[in-house]
Amino acid sequence: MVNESRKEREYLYREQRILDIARPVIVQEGYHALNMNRIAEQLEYSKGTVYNHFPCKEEIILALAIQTLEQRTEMFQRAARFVGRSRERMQAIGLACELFARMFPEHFVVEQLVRIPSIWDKTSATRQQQLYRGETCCLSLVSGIVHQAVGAKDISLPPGMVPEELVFGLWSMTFGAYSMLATNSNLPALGIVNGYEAVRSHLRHMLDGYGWRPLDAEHDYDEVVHQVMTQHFPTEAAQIFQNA
Amino acid sequence: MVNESRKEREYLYREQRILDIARPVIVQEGYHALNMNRIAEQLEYSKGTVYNHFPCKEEIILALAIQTLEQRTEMFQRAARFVGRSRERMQAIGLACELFARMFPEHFVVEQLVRIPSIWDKTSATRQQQLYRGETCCLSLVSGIVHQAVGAKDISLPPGMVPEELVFGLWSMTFGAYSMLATNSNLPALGIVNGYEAVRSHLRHMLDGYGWRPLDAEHDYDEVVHQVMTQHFPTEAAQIFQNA
Amino acid sequence: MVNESRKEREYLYREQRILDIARPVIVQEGYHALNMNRIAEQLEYSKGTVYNHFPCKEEIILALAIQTLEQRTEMFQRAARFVGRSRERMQAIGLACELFARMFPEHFVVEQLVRIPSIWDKTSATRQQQLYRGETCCLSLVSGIVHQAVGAKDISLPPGMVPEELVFGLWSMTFGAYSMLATNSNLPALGIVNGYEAVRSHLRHMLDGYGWRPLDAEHDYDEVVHQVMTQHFPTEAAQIFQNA
Amino acid sequence: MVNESRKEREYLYREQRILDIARPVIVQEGYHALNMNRIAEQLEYSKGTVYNHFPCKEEIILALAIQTLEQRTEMFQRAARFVGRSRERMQAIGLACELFARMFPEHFVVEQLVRIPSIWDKTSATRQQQLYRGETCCLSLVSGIVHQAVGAKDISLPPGMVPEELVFGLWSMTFGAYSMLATNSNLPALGIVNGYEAVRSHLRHMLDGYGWRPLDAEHDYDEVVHQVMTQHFPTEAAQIFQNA
DNA sequence: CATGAATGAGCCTTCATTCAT
DNA sequence: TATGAATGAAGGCTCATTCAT
Repeated sequence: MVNESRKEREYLYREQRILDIARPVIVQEGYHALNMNRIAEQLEYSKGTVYNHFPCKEEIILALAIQTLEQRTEMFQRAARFVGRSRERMQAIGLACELFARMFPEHFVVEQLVRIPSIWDKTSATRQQQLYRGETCCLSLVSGIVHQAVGAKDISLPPGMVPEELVFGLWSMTFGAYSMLATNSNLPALGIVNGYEAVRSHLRHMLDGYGWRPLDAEHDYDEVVHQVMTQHFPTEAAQIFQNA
Repeated sequence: MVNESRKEREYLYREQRILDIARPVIVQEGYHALNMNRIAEQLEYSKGTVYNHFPCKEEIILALAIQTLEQRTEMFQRAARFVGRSRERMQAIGLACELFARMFPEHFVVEQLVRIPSIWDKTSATRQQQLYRGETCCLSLVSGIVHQAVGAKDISLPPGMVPEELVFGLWSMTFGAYSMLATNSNLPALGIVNGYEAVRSHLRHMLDGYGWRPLDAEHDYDEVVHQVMTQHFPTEAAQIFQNA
Repeated sequence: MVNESRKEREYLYREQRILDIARPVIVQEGYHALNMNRIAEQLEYSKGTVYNHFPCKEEIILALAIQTLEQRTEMFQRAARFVGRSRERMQAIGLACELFARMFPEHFVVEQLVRIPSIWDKTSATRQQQLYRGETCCLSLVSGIVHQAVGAKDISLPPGMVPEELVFGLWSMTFGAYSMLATNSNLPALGIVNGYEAVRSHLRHMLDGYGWRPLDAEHDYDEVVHQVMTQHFPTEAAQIFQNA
Repeated sequence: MVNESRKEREYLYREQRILDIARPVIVQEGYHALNMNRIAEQLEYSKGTVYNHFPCKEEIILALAIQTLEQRTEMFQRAARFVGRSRERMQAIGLACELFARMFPEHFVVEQLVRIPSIWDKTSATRQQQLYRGETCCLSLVSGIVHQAVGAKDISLPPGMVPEELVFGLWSMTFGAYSMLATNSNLPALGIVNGYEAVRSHLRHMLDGYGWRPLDAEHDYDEVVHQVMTQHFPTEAAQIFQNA
């Protein structure tokens, strides 16, 4: 019995390791540099063993997407527990998002890969649904805060815009910025020296632009950051900012 | 002599066609669905002929990136010729950007591909520099408007932020949004029904958030749109909105 | 002791089931669709257990061949017990052969597989001899009836032909016909609608051609069929012709 | 132009060689001993070149089946040109069939392989139809002679039997016998020393059994054999019986 | 005995690139 | 310059067999 569970633990651990091996390859060298041989070698197991975990290469990609999405959702959930006004809770989400992007920079590449029909079509329906559920869940979490803000009259959306579309804006900004920060090594040369800080500023001003109360100037932004960091993401913050 | 130039024209035309063939494959089926055989077949020339134009597959990718970047720059230049206040000129750029994204949705995928070391390293220094120049040029064009705005006191950037970082924000938003709109077919299911309109709104509110004068409410936004569309991008607008 | 024998019974039963699982796969999907994993899964035991029964995949094939051959021999023996003239006893064998072919259509494919050197060479000498013995036994049984017929002057073989060669003729006809009936789905389209009946007719006319007394017209063929069916193969006949 | 045709000739010659390489492997070592690596090696060309001729392994099998079927049809056509009574013409077909079986012993194995769904399903519709056409053509040729015989009152088929079913009988006998003669090395040990002669005898007696005029005893069988051999199949007969 | 994870040789197939014509 | 057959490295995947538990 004990052995059973040990084996199972080892199995899950190895599954995790496969994903951890795939991750950096994808960000740094691209999808087509990822191959089963290489994974097996780095895993120090045979190819057959890798195939015992994932029936094909594409499932690894999808598993990666699901895993980071779940991680993201979990971090968003933690952030959403911040007690405060809607704008402050959204700010907490933004921080969670930045932490997430720094921890899983490959997520943005993987998210696009997974949409490619030739990849998507080879994956199992089970995992596909897991991804869809994750996406819906993550989006709902954030749009829920917008709904709350609208309900509390903290914000009034422009006519014709639904909360999901506001979330789409935040998502686009972070997706675009963090994608580029993860893959475009030319940014500093172009004058973008502090990308992450810039994103934070852009998000704040964008929400200000929408008149989301309390405006940036109306509350203690730094205090919220500090609270979220220390109370909701102590380990993550330590991990990311250890050198800063 | 006449034949010479006819041949040259044909040569350039064929080069263009190679890129036009590669384009949709990359957006719709991904990089690894793009192969020389397929290009040659669609081109109705032999593989050898394709190799006379591009020494390797990677150069095609880079050429694609350069070409769309140049197209983008050209469109931005045209937009920048809009006579008006800094905010209005920026608005013109935003419109140019949307038109560009609708015309070349693959650009955002190609931009990421080109950064992958295994691809980048196989390309020629000449073309690499062409890309860098293009990027710098395009960015300068946009940041130039921000500089103008700062000079004209239409905007005052937050302390520590350089104009390039503001541009980075606009770029991130559009890059992220248009990437997703081009590849993520699940967006409507998530409630994002009018992505392009949402992006326009987000950009306006973000600039409002930064206090860029004249604010959205202080000038006739629609009038600017109309002028830019009809005077600077008549053919593009017609092409894109023919069905709307 | 009781447990011992129960275990042994279970063991033999499982061995039987392995063969029963392999059978339809080979006829319907071919040898290379048969793999140990699949067998183990359908058996609902582990691969290791299958290997406890058969040391390699090839032995399963050989065991299948032996088993159906033994079944065939047993059915031929039963048919040979028919009391009557030599021609009638041969007719009984023919019926047994048809029943056998309908019950074990895979036999004809397996018989060919087993001859393939790369398969044959991996099997044990013990089982190889079992097959040889079975073949000899089965053939002797049939050629014995020919010998009887020759002795009783019911038939006189053409000069130079030995009884075994006459049997070879019957065997070829049935092997060829039943092989095709089992695997060639195109026969109806070619106009062969009642293959089994045709085979019966061909065999009768062939024996008539050899002048085997009593000729088809000289005895009550249908009566012999009826007797053999009801007295020697009641269960088999019921099983095969249940729907007819 | 001359070069073109030389290339083309070489190409066709190589295609032929691929089939000639595959042939003996399949009879002697079975389908699963046939692999693209091996073919390429024996061909002394690269694997890629083999794939330029056949898009997959299965197409090689089907091409083999088609080729031998066409060869068979061609030989049957030649035999059918024999001028004489229906029975004599059928006898000519029988001889053609024996010559064919001796020249292409693998045909009978390939014919069965091709029916396996996992193989059939991977082949192109074009080649599939070629096979069907070949089959129909070959069968029609033979059943045509039966029709002629019926028309000329040389034979009267048993009630309920169509000419195609009589052909099925001849086909079964030859298919079964020649399959076994090609693959079963144990036949001599079982007393079958002259298989081919036995088949000839069986066919003659079977047709006699059906009362096909002129009966075996009513005409000079050997004379017909001699004529067909020397006039219709001089090279084939020489090739096959060179050692006899 | 039963298990089933692990192995790894081996197979089919793809495709960027070369080069003789 | 255009061609496209030829190449062969590389990659995805299968599966018979082993063996520690």
